[in-house]
Amino acid sequence: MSFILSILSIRGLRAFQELGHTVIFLIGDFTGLIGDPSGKSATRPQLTREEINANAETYKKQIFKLLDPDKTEIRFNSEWMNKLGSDGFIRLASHVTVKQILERDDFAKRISEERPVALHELLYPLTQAYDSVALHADVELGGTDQKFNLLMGRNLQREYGQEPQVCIITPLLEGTKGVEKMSKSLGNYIGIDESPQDMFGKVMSISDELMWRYYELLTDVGADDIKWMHKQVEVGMGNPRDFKAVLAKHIIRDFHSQNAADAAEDEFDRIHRHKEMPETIEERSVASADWDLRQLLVEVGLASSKAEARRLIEQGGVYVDGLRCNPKENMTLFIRPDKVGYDIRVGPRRFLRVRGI
RNA sequence: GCAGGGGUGGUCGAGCGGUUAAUGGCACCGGGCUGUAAACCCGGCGGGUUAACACCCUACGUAGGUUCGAAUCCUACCCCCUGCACCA
Repeated sequence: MSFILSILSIRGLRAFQELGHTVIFLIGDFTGLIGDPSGKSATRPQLTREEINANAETYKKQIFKLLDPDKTEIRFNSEWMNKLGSDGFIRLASHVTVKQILERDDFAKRISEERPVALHELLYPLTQAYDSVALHADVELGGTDQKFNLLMGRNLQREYGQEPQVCIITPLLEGTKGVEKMSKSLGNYIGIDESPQDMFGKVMSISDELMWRYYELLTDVGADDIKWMHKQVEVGMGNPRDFKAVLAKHIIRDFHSQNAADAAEDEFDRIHRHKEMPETIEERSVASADWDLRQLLVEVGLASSKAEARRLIEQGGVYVDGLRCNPKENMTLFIRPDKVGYDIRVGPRRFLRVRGI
């Protein structure tokens, strides 16, 4: 997980670190083990210890692009949840009333709509709240979708005689499509571990309107500067495209480097402004033979079936060595080991160089 | 266990004996216009054979059945949802 969605919180954590604080990055392995109740599709598979550890490694790799490892502590909530035991858990549950839990809007809503709410879903906020107790948290950061859980943490801390934590609630970042919140399952996210090229492309494809929000939430650009740029675009003095490119570079610089950001922009311009092939192109070896183009597209994974390959070609979305393939012509590519390779492009942004072996 | 409702393509959701590979929305893909924006326009969106007209398979929870013909009717089974009961 750990998509750009959570980078708002991570950026928040970083701000604390810059002020000299140590932060705890909590991995909800226990809660993950039970399965996230929201969006009740199939029951989530139970993760093994190894899988959890592997995930943790991924998390680390990602968050440390922004956070200072020396000022970060990584904890797992199974650490205290497992110790609790069922009696402890029930005792924990006694600190909260049903009414309090039903305060949560989505529960209330589902009940009033007579849709099912499983018992464990009601317990979920409780387990999360207990994390705050176990950690004696001073401050907790989370998105607005976590608001209820964060506040529950305060209640529970009070019950346990602790000073209630401060909750810093970050807005949800809209996904690249603009409407839904960003999440992997909705397929509209930008991954922290993505390549500079992909990041650049994805940022460039967000809507103009959304760009200001990204500026606000994902960069250190000041509010006044953002307002100024906004104004420029409004009065027609600036091309929104250019501001968006700057935005993309800001973001890439954070996760990669200035050089990577510049390179990503060059690459982008090459492909989309000048319609050239990318600097580096993925290669794929296939048997030397006289290939039917459709068959080849399937073979190298550019199309999932010959029928789809045929459609792509018919619609003019396939280019070989820069030339659009005409469906009426012979579709044979002569793949030979000695040739440099065919550069195949499908749609605006999928490239592949095919070589014979 | 009882009663009611339901299982259709990536998804939502029509169809309820024949012109249905299955209306429509969404998502997605390709093209056009651009700034890989928005909006808009065009096309596509199960698989295979074919240069192509065309043809052939496989699909509406599963298995059978009735029909010249079934996603549509019948039977059994499985699964999901809601309520009730049982259990505490």
